[in-house]
Amino acid sequence: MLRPPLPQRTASSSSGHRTPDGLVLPPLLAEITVFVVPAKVDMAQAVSQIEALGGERVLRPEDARIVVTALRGRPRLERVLGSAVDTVPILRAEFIGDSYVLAQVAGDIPPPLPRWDDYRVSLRRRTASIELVSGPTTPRATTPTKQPSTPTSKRPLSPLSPVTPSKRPKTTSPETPRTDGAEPGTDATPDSPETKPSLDEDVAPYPPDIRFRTIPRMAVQRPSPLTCPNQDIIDAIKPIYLEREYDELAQLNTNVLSYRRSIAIIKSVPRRIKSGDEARKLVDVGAKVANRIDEYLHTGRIAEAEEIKASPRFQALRLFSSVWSVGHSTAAELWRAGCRDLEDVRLYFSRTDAAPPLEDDGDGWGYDRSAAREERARSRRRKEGKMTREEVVAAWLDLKDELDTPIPRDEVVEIGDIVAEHLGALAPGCNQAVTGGYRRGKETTSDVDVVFRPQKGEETGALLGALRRRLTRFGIITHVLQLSERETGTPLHHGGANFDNLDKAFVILRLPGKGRFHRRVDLICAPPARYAAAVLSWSGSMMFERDLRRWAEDRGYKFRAGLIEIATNREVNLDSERKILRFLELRYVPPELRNADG
DNA sequence: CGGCATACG
DNA sequence: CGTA
DNA sequence: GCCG
Repeated sequence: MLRPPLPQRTASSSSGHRTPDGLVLPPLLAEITVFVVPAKVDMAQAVSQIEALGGERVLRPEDARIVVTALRGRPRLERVLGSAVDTVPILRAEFIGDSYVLAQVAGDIPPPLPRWDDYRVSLRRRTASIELVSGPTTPRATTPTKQPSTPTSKRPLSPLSPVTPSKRPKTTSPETPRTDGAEPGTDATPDSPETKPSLDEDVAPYPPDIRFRTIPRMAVQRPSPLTCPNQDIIDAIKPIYLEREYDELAQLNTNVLSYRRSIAIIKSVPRRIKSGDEARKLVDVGAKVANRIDEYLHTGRIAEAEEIKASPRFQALRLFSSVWSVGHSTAAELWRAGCRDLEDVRLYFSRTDAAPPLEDDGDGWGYDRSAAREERARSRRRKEGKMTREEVVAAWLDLKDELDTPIPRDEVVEIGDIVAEHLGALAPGCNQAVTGGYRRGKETTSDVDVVFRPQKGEETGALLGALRRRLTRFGIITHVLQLSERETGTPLHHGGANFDNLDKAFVILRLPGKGRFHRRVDLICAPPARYAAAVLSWSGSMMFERDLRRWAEDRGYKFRAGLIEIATNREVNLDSERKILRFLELRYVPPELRNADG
């Protein structure tokens, strides 16, 4: 690229651009490449406003996200734009002026960019009317009108067809009553394998008298509600395997997995478990776990677990591994190295993991500027997902109180909305879904997962990159912890071996305005054809995902970012979760019933 | 006694 | 080994 | 640790 990054006038903040009047404007056009059609009418003002709003002018229309023009009429525009006339949105020049006015009155919170659709130059032929973003178009306008957050109780959390909201999932004909396979063993249905319910019925919570032996092995086959009647038992057992994860042999000691599976199936049990013996009827609950359950039911506690919880080592390990980039192994090593609190940990990494040397930029004799250069390099790493572990740990510890504060659902929605807003500013017509624990119905979460897709034609890596840089320019993204953006220029979905994965950015962000906390957010950009699979992948829970993959494997498919038939190495792309599950001969499991983790 | 999800930085 |  |  010839063009250097936009000048940073302000030393402290990267957001905002100072005008001659001394105003600091929000970069409403950040990451929006604009081709300005030359015209007799002077476009100088638009050009300077684009600059002032952080936009970037490009010289070729096909490199632009938008074209702005004073011209009208297809023939003239076609002469200037060539084939881009049909591929790049063409907006009246007022779009720039109005954006500029909007930016002037900006207060604490930057206003959303005006909608492209209000400025389209009509070309008579096939005015490419582009669909709306799935999120609200004017997010913070007033009260959210009818957001996915509102508990409409029917299908509150389904993000997959935002453009056609009322896509009836054809309720099976009324004469098919609800035989969920959850029917208790009336004599007509002895628990033979033939109790298989119709694939047309969604998975629903079990009736309280379900027989334990009939609860199926895989989490994808059964309901796992958020809360269950045996949560106290689960919590009592948990420390046992949590501690074992720090064992050096944890990789081999897959008994941790075994505990997790036991607990996962207990999550499906709709009534109080009465004894270890009873629990043993559940597949994946064996003698050991049954003993633990008995101990708990008889004494109200599990002695070994209580010891673990009381142990300083366990507490420290948990604390250490709550820091991003510190896992079980590292936590154990930190303990061995003598660390006992987080200050020790910070110091440990500042000794161990020094920042990389600055590459010489040829500026030679700038010895007195080395501190400033180092700071710039540090800032660049923070924006580009190249932070050293020392930096990650230090940043995390600085923000730990905020990052540890649970995120309520309303705020998750606000974060989803701001992503939608900026995605809408870059590429109206994208689909987006907030997945993760939020989608499974949790009241609070520890992070926010947002999955989105470009419209056909745009590279996922390019879109994610633009979104990430835009949110950074607005000062919303403060840290990029890790990044995987696909190279631009690789053709979409080249089947089989070249099964490229999703583009992801793991970031820390803070919403604009006062009193906001830093939050962990995962941004995931999926190729259009694999959007549904990506939503499925990113909705969890962990055990649900693992069992989905086991189940698929049993049927000759790999489930990665999409489905691949093992025999032929062919990709199977389906456009909804429902279809994917159906294709795998599974009933649809509503997200709120995928909470299979303890 | 082998297998336990999978991919990427 | 870390992240999801 | 538990299943097949």
